[in-house]
Amino acid sequence: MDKAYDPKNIEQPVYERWEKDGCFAPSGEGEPYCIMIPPPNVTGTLHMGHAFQLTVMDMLTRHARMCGRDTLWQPGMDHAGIATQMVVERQLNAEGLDRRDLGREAFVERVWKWKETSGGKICEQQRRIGASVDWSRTRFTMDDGLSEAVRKVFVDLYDEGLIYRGKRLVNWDPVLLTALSDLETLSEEEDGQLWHFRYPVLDDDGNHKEHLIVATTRPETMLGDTAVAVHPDDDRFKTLIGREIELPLVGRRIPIIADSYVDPEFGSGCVKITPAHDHNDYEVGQRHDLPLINILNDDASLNDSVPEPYRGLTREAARKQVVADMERDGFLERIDPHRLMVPRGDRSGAVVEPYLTDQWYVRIQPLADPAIAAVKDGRTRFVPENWSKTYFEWMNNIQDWCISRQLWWGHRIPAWFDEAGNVYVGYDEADARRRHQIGDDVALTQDNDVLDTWFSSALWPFSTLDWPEQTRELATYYPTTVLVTGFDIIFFWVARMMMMGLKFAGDVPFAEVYIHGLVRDESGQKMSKAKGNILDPIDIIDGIDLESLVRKRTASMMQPHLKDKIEKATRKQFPKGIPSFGTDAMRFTFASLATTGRDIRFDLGRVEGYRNFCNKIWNAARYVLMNTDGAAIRTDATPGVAERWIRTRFRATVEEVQRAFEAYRFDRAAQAIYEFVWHEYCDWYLELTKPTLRADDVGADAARQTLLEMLEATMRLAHPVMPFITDDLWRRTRSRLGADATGTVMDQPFPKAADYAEDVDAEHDVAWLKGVILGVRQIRGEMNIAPGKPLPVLLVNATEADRSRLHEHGTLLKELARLESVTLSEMDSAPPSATALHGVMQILVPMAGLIDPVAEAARLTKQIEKQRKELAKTHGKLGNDKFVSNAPADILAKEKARAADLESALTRLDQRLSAVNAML
RNA sequence: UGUCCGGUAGCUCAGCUGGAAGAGCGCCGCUCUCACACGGCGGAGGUCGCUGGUUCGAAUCCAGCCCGGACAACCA
Repeated sequence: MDKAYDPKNIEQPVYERWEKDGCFAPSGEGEPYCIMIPPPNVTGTLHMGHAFQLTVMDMLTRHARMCGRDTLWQPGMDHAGIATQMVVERQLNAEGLDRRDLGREAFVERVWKWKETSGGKICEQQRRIGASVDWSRTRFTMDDGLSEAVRKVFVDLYDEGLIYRGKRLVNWDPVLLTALSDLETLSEEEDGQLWHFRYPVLDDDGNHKEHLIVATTRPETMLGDTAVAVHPDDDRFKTLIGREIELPLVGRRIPIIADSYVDPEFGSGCVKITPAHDHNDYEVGQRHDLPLINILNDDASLNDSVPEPYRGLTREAARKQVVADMERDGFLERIDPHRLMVPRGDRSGAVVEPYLTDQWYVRIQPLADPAIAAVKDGRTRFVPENWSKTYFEWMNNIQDWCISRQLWWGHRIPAWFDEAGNVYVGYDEADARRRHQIGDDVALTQDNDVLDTWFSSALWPFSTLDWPEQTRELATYYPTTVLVTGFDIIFFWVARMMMMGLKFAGDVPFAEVYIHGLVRDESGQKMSKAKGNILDPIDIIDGIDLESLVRKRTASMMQPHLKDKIEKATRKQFPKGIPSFGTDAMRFTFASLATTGRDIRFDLGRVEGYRNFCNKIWNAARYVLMNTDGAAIRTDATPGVAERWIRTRFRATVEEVQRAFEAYRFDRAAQAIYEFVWHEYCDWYLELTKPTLRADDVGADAARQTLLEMLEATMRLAHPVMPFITDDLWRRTRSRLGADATGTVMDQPFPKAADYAEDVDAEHDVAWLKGVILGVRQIRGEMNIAPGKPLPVLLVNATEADRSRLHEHGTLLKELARLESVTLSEMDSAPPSATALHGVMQILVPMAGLIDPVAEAARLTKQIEKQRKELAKTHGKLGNDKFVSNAPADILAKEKARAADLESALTRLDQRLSAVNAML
């Protein structure tokens, strides 16, 4: 065995063996347990968020599997319509091509090719992270089966009237030339201006002496104004209601209307109404039956419904021109600086236009109601629970879902048009003809649009289980056990799976939803390519040199000017690159960071700490294996106090870890494992076995047996978190126990607390040992006595229990505390000494040239101070009549005992101090 | 503006069904001792955001406020 832990040597071979041996497939026995992977986009490679999420799912999956559940972790990927199309389009652009050059069919073929490479990379990454998914069931949202499910859902919803086609204002991305759903636009506050225009009011005789002031953030839209609105109760404008305005630059006559949407307090109290280019104005337009004048082309340039001089201008150019012309004609009142929310497409970053087009919609309310009810009555439970509020908040205000996208990559909408523009929906063209009795003589063309990616994602929990086919898998694993996902897609995905699952699979898609936070960098920044702070999980596992890291972070930047800054920051933060930490260390870090908070800051320092933890385990195993080499293991040897102690500690640890898993508290599970392995098994138990093994008597057999047993069980306990190192060490240990070691720890049973006896006596005995040893160490440490120097120790004022424990465990005590001798003594006969207290017993280390009395006096004084403060607090409580009369008896007794302990300790410390002082 | 989350040691975070302030990392000493220097031993470091209230007792419960964040919505 290597002296140091090196993950490179163990991780990949272990995974290959698992996969080859088919360890990831469901056992087919036991209570079903199923997790659907949130299918990653095939756009590129996995980031830290994916790695975190995969770790969480894998921990749950491995734990469930070891607990005997029939466990399926369903893998797959998402075609990610817009995102993937953009990636491939960018590749084409780099070759000087445009997707239109290729044509739809060739382009889609090219995307499929990209999907193969990208998808392959993603699977490879998932393997490196240790994901125990059932690869044989891998699905892709555009597989034949899943596409069939999509068509069936579309047709069924259409037949029920829950899908309709409508002309409405949509969020239009003028760069990608497609409609977006509300969720796909992100609004951010930006600096802009508020232009105040004078609109002339027409007299009865057609003149205009009066005018109104309207304010707008989008001057160019005035070319599409069809009214000006005021508040009905606004006395300033009451007389103007019903009169007309002559729209400058256009000459159109538009009415002044009254609508309570107008806020009289804001701006001038008059609002220009452009129903075709603003969502609020659209509503006003509907109420007042105003005409809709669309003034834009697809790419947001101005179309022919505006006066000639503006035609063909981009919206930005048109804005400048309109403002200039208004000023020229004396219609510009003033321009104020103004901060406003600007909606941008989440993929393109382009300012989104409210744009009047024909799109397909899902009527959502009838689907939302059951989905709300399911969470309300607990059929689906959010963890942490408060996320259900976020869910309700959105579901209660949900709008119809625009599902058509003007893209080439995705599920083409199963609808056909005849030449008159009538629409026919069906599974395919033949089906559409059959359903609507359309003869072959009528030409039909399929709708060019594809469906929103999230339409197919919404079916994922049952479409991957072969729905609409009623398979055994569907019956067994649906509803799934838990969904693990980020809060950022509760609306995009969770809510829609709920709606579709209830509608089509007849039940909720999952019993629980575990919502985790976002992985941020060490300073709390969101990780993004533009910020240059992304970390590739593989680089944490394998390590990466500085130059490669810089190259990786600055390659194919969308904004090249950030390159220098990113390079500098990277060189500063990782002067030596990133060392190899291994998967287990990374996973342990994720586990320990998985608290209930909203986002998690990823700190490489912690990965290093947990890599060290792996090394600790490795070396503990080395110790165990070295000491059990060739030894016959006797299972009947009588265990010593240390053996009984470590088993009872293990029992408590198993309880804690099990509880933590059940509550999705991976941080607690990780902490319990860390604490047990390092601070109990290694720090104390291993040390306690050393004298026993040296003595090589009967006790040594029990020690060897227990060392192995505990190591073996600990590997099972830690396996869900650290699958690789535990598998490797488990097999080495298992063979020592004389059992079959050809298997893997992953199909072994998870430890059960009940298998390990609770042993209060052992706990007390070892607590005594630790207490005395710690006392000696403290004197050693603070008096700067070499750790290896054997010390004589006197025990004064020992109780019966102290004496019997000394008799029983004196050898262990001497060895671990490195004592030359331990002697019971009376205070009177004790030489000048340094002192530590353990209960009422005093531990004395004679000074005799070793210890400086001045230093010891200072040390004692400090301790006395500390204890005095504590005692004052306790006396305060006990002196309070209300406390004494109201506090429960056990608390009161505890407080009294505490006061007594402190008092006696102080007395002793004072005695020692005066003894030391007498020497000065 | 609303909803939600957070404010505990230098940093990252546990603890929050109320009864003596915790971990990891970092820091300061000592130490390469026969599993491990990716180690061992010892130590320093906190008016638990602020103000009130409930209580014998509050980091923990309640109210208000301040600060930070996320998400919704929005006034042209």
